[in-house]
Amino acid sequence: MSRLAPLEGLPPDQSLGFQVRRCHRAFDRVLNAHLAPAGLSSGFWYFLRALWQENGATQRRLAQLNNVTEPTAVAVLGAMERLDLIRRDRNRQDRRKLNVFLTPRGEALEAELIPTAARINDIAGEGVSPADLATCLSVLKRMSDNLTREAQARSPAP
Amino acid sequence: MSRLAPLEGLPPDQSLGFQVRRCHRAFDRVLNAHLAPAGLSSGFWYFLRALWQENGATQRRLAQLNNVTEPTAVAVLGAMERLDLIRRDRNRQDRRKLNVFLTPRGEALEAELIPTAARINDIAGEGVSPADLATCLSVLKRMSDNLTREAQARSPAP
DNA sequence: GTAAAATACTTCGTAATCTAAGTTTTGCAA
DNA sequence: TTGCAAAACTTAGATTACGAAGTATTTTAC
Repeated sequence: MSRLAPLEGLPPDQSLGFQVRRCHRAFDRVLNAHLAPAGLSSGFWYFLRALWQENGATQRRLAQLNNVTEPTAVAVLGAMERLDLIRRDRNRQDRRKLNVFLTPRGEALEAELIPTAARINDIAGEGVSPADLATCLSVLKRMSDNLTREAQARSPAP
Repeated sequence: MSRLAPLEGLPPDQSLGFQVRRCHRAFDRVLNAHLAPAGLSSGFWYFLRALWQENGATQRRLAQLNNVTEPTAVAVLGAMERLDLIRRDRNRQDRRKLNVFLTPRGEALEAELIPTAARINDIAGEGVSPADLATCLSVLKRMSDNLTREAQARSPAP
């Protein structure tokens, strides 16, 4: 009898990790391509959206909404401030905090960019039934939660 | 009558792009956490897997299997060569090409890492029915294809 | 048989991300 | 009240990714 090589049990086509990564890269490329004409990059998008929801949020809060770490938030928000999309105000009550506010320029982008994002989601979902899209969305959320729990279990808070 | 703010039509929780990105970050974090003890990082994983499938493939071929561009492949394969996981041989028939081969060290990792990757996929899929996982997988593939087609339409080959 | 085009890889500059370690400010407890 | 721990942000350095432009080699067209 033949022994199967290890990889035969995990073809990339059927690996969730592989397909999620591939899909993420595809989304990111298209998003960048749509934003580039406006002089923006995909990194800004996620923070802008968070600010359209919660203008004045702290950097830490924005990082959480965005599923990135704080150094990432510092880097991206710094670039956004230099481009006059946001400003950062030291909080009077708690001087450790920085509240982040949209500038008029940052606010104005909402009307322009939301339709772009909706369009990209539409392109992605072409030819897929609403029921299957809903299933995919809920499985993605569940997987994110499962993996986040695992990551926390491996590096427990002190 | 009240006008809805633009964002209300696109809550992050229901945005495919947002959830795919969130899930990708979660996978990547857990994969890195599992590989770090062996002195490896997630970037190596994808190229190792491609080489377990097609040892001796060219750099371009590996980039395609991996859904990354060639400069990315150059950077990661350079790091892998310095760590003695692969070697790169100039092709005799066509001297533009470099064939990439696993070293014994690179080969040996297969038996160790495939179970790790399978385990991570298992953790991700906990509590999700096989049918829903299959649906998610097929929707992800379809979305990747849709978006890739869109990206190519926007930057057509000359 | 040479000139132009295509192919395969590399270099360069930049973006977005991470971990680890550092600073400042606040809050709590002895 | 003083001192120590936690919180919020920053810095430093590495990784993974991109596009644009460069080099070497091969193929195609005339």
